[in-house]
Amino acid sequence: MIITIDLYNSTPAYLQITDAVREAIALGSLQAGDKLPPIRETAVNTRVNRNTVSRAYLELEHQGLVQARQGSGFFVTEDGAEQEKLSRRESVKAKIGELLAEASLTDITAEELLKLVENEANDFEKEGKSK
Amino acid sequence: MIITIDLYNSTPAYLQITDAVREAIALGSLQAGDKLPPIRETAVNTRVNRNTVSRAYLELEHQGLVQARQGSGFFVTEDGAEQEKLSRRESVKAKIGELLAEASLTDITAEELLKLVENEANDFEKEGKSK
DNA sequence: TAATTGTCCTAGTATTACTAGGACAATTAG
DNA sequence: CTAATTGTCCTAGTAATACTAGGACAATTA
Repeated sequence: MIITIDLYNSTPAYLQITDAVREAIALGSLQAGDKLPPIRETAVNTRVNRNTVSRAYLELEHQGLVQARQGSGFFVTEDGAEQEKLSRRESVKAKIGELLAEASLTDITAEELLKLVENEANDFEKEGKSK
Repeated sequence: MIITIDLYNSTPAYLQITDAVREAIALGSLQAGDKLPPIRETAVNTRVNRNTVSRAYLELEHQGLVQARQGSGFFVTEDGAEQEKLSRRESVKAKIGELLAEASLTDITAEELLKLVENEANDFEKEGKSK
């Protein structure tokens, strides 16, 4: 696995790195016990400082997705995929909350909102996932 | 109308101010032609510098919600409420996009997502809107 | 004319997200 | 055992953002 980031994206580098790893775990390309690319290697590939990568990995460790082993590397934990799903489910719920808060200040009705979600979901099936 | 902000909220002061005004316009407590509280007054109430308020108001002007009149004040534009709804509809769509992107990386199915939205919407009717 | 209000400008501060790199410690490969 | 790999800790500096602070001025209103 090679982690890359978009230097022209305003999202902080360390978040792009955590997102890339989280996605890889979610999609199964990184599985329990798998080793992440070493900090220094990712630093070279992403062209950021090794401390930035270090902080990204540390973040993932705090979230329970990976675990550091001195002198050996970072490894996906046994329940890493599960943890990832759980925390992503949480953020889905949070996003629904935000969405409803935003929608409540418009004249969009509950039914209309569901239709909008359905429509966008269809578009997403066609375009988004095929990429 | 008195604009207040939460100093312990990490959201930038200028955004809290624009949000407060946008919400007031959305809810109808500020209507077309109504005058916003003067920059200096809002600065005192929110305990931020007048330049910060100035930038918040300028932001709202760029969005077409309000208009400045030298020596007189900021006034809600004729189509301010409409503009507000339009831009909020846009951000609802954007949030739906984010939501689907997040959901696509979980094992949540389209049907399940709709149910989640429905459930949260019900909770929202009971708690959220009554506040 | 005086007060109110928006506008413009310069200078300084705190926080965040880094860059940069030395020094060291644990582990692994040869 | 040694050397290479890899994570850890630390200090110092930088760029951007979101401010604080306040003087000076211009347009409008009472």
